[in-house]
Amino acid sequence: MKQSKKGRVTLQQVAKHAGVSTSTASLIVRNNPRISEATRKKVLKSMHELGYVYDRIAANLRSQSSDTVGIIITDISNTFFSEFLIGVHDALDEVGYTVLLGTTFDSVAKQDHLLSTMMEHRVGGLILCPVSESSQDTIERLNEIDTPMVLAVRELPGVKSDYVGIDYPEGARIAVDHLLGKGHKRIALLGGIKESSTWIERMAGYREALSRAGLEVDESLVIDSAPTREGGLEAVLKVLENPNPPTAIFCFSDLIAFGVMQGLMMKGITPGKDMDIVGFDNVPVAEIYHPPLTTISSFPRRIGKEAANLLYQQMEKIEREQQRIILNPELIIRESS
Amino acid sequence: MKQSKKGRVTLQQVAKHAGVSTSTASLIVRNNPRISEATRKKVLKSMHELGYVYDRIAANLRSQSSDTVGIIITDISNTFFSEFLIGVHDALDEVGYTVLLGTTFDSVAKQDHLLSTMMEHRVGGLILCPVSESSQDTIERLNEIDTPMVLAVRELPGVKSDYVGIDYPEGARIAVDHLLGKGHKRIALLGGIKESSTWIERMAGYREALSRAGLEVDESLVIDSAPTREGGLEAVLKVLENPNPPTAIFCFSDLIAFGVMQGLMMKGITPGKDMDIVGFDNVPVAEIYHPPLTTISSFPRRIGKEAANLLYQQMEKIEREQQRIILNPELIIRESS
DNA sequence: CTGAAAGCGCTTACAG
DNA sequence: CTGAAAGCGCTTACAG
Repeated sequence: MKQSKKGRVTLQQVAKHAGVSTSTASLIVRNNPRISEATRKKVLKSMHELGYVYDRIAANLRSQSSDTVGIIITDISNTFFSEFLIGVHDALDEVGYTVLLGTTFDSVAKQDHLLSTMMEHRVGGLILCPVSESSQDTIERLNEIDTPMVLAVRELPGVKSDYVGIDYPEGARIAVDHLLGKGHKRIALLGGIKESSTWIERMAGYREALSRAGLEVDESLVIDSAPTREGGLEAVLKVLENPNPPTAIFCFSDLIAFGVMQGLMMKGITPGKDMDIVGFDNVPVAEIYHPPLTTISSFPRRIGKEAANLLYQQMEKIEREQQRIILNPELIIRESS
Repeated sequence: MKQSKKGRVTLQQVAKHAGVSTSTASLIVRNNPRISEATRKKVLKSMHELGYVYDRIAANLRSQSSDTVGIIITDISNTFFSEFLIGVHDALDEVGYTVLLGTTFDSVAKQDHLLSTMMEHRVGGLILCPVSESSQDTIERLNEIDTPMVLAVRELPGVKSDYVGIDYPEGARIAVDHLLGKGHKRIALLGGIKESSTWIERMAGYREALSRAGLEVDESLVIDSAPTREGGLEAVLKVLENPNPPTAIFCFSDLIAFGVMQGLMMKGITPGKDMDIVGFDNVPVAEIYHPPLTTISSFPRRIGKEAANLLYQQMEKIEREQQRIILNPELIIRESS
């Protein structure tokens, strides 16, 4: 697990070679302006000749600082998180931080381990997208960490820290409002696991949008399923057996929506024409699907950017209250409704 | 750009608290077995009480070693790379390395900068997916780096290092063979930028498969385009104007294939029935598209895994020849042909 | 099995 | 503007 390095050229050697003191050389690598142009050039030349590479690790150790930030996400293969990562990177690159990345695959054990690793690596800050069932232990532990930290995507009750997330109920609300606006009265909610917080929040928005329109939830139009395309397919087949079937469908996710549309086509029903569909997530394919899917975007890239900004403020000790940023999702209208 | 940390508990303090010497404490954190169970427990208890966090940075500095590896990719949002990353992570997590991640967005300048950053951070090893037009400078520089390194996905002429990549011509060959096997004689090659190495390699495979079958390339069936869905749409529309149109289409990528299929449907031609289609990449959507797309998979996850393994061998100084692993792509048959 | 001392490559005061 | 010395938090020989 270790790899040793052979003789690295040190700042001292550079200083000696250039005929200056180590302190002078140190000031030069740190771009301190109070060094004469002449000596600076001389030293730079020596560095080049000797093939000197600055040792940030040693520098950080001595100066008790860090220029790395740790990012812990649950799944890289999920488009949402890769977009999130891009947002974080964009913001962080600008200010010169280096990213230490960890993936938990939604395992508490991995998350605990990564937390330790990051702390042991003296990260200057941490952005954590918690696993779905973080333990009470983890929560206590997070509160003990005195490194700047921001939670993203999933909030952890009891953890005192900045948070950036999305208003899922609002997303569901605007999706259903859109369908309501098209004159639909029987709108199904298809797919997703009823126990998950994400489902519960969508359900809340769905219920609220209907109730505002003076409509009641018809439980026979709410069918849960695995959060997959197959799940969507099964759910739509089931709802179509309803003696009084829906005229529009709000899907738990885009993936579900793809399955739903497949099921509709199998039954000779054309999505976007015979049946209005809204998805959730705005995965990149939603746009190129056939038909292009109307859906809710939660702007993962922006979440990443905001999280990075909050972290940056903490790391630079910019004084402010603890923040909680909840982004509003947006409806992206395409051809499926 | 820096963040200072307040009083960290040190090993020395732990040792003092536990009433042992620092060396003993050091041996304990490194799980050295020649410490008595009794003192180990005592020290562990002190560590817990004081809230000690091991400082890997300091340890690495002193022992002249590193437990981090740098990974430089060109684009996180590209599924290929996120899958690649998963492969790398999987292999590396097992052996306890921590990942430093950088994204170049295909910019030489960013790549150069990241290379510096990683070296300055004393990474123990480096996996590099080079940008498409690395300069001669970069190549020389890479040859000067004495840190373990493996190149992945794109080979760099003149760089002496392990390499893991894919046999693109072979991928094109099996795609075209598949179509040939279904009795097609007029097979189009649609989409992609003619100047790119990826296109040239696909073209080579296409040409070879046809020539083996005793067929010549009909240039009017080879239409390039932007590597997007729109590009595929334009290309197929163009090829359909051919007085002697193709009966099957090999697409530069899955994205192109989606555009092609869209174009076909616009013309009332059903992909998989009236026209056989093969894509390239096997992006996750290929499977759930309508119709599910027959395509070529290049197993990005496996490439990542192999790259990590090669790097690991170098880092552990396992003696062997320089390696060049070229993975064979595979045909994934679904409904589009 | 344990202890005292030196050193990894930097930066930090502090004198000059 | 430059130099000599101490120290960041560890590990590494080397004695005991």
